[in-house]
Amino acid sequence: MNISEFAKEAGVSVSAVSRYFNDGYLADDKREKIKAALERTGYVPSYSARTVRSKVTKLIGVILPKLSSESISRVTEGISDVLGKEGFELLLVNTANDYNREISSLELFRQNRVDGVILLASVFTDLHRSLLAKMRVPVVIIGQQLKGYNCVCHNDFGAAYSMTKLMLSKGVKRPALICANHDDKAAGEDRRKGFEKAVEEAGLTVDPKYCETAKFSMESGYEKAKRLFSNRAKPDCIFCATDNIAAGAMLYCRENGIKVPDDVMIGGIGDSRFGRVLYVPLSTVHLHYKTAGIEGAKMLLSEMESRSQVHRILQLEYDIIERESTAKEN
Amino acid sequence: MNISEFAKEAGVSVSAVSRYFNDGYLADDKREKIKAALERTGYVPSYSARTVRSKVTKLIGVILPKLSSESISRVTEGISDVLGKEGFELLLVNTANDYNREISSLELFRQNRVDGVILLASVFTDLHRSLLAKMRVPVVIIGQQLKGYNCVCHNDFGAAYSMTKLMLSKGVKRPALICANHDDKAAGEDRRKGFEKAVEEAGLTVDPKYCETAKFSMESGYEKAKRLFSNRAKPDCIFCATDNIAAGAMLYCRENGIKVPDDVMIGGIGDSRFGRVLYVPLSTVHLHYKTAGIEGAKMLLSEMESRSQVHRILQLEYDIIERESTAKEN
DNA sequence: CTGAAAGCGCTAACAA
DNA sequence: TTGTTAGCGCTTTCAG
Repeated sequence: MNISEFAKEAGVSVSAVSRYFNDGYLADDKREKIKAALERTGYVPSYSARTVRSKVTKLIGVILPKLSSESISRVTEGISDVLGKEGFELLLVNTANDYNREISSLELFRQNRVDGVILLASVFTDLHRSLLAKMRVPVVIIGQQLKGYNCVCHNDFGAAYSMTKLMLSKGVKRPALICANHDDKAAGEDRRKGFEKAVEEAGLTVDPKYCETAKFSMESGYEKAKRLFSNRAKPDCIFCATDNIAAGAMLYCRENGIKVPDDVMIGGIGDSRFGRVLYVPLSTVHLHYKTAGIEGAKMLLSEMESRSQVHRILQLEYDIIERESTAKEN
Repeated sequence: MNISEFAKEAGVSVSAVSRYFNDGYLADDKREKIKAALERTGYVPSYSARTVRSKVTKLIGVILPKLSSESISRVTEGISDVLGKEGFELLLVNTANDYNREISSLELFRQNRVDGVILLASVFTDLHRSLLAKMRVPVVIIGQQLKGYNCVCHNDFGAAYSMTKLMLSKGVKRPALICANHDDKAAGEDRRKGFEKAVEEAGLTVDPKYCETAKFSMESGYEKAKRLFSNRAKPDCIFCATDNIAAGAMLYCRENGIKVPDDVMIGGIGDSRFGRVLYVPLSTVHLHYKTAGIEGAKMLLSEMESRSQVHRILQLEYDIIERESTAKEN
């Protein structure tokens, strides 16, 4: 059933029906008639036909590198909360860390399919930049900084610096690092730099043998911890770029009789829900993931309302959460 | 720029352009011309205009009760994998366990906005049923069984039964239960029944004082464990409906000097990633969440291809994963 | 406040 | 294979 059939059925004009669903310059009796006919017929206006004319999709494209990640899903939850309240739906693309899918979804979102885009990317290439430049709708980037775009990000450097410093302040002498791929500016490079700064300030140096690069998984953390402990002089402190990596490292320690924190301290980043109930409760840094989603969504909303040329960067701070894994005092 | 302006620019007819993007009854020289003009102008056809005519949205509506849940995001990942390969995008609605949002999103999906719907519900009411009956596109339900619909579900009863039986086989005498809300047929009722059956078979009975109902969170598990241990006779075995609940219960035990598994065994369901690295590694039951997503998506695809009147129920089996939290032998 | 009618940008049927 | 043209179902002028 289309609008004119329905209008006939309701005994009103087509425009009356259209007005019923939109602004509402409409007499009450017609409104009643339409409401009644709606119940009778179950008519629902076609979304896409509406969009062709009005250019409004009420859809926001969200591009994520992964779905089953605690941090990412918290961000998404924040986005969904804010946008849902404003009547927007999310068109979600899970790129599964596949570069091509990231590119193709940006292409997709150029087809007038969405009113705005939120991008949770890990890596930016020239192709990313050129596609982003071609976007016709507002874009907000969450979790990374990209010059010329609205961004909500975390203080990854500071978080890593503080966590490392916390451990060093307890007198450890051989700090080790399990970082993330440095193509990832935020979780990779910035966190590594934060670690290095703290180590340097403590008057120590880091042998490359004590630096490993892991994937974002427990398994990878486990493997890299194993490599670290294959050095002659064992590390007495490991800073891990994420809690998942830290959990893997801790598992390795447990299985090999290495005591945390007595033999080695372990610190992570992300404040995963499981940190508290780990084998040894994990010291970590809370990053405001959900808030990032909320703020990113708000930023997008305001950008869609009035497209300004001024780009804003919102950096969210962090909270150190100290638990037993770094508490040598006990 | 619209199709006719673009056609002019490219020096071909409108239909040539349309054919370029669709079937492809097209001479090579025109194809070249169009490709060149595409690079020059950056023209992208309008998605909604296409949809008005063709009725194909290439969009699947996915309704979830929550985003930041490990099990749900694994299901979603499976869905996204399969559907992404077939060129479908996901229109995601996070209902945040809000009944009204579940209803309104079903309404939303009636507006010819999607080609199919995947529903991860926890509870079904009459309103659900009546709305589902009105859907004009195929629907697949994941995680629950609903008569008259295509479903992919888990053997929740069996999983709970086996986990409980495993613990009882070690000689415990006072089993306790922390279950989920029984409005949730699968995770609530079925798992509770599985527990009860196993207890009964062991010749034991369960005092209501040893049965608590928790929310799907660690915090709630912690609280309910506290209540269980306020009984005079302490339980020596707790079956928890989910790993999150189990983790909370374990945290309570740790903080109160109750030894797992010596004083009390704890078993969960879900095979969360953190189970292995818990304070005491958690015995759990692996449910094939990702597979459920994959199979559900496939079911939907085949239903969209040829709408059959025969509804299918696919029940996925489970794997017991025994770890220290139930291993009294040591 | 209302209805008729002219599009929105595209696809598909049709005749060539 | 092609180009022309009539819609798809709706919104939005515009003249009442």
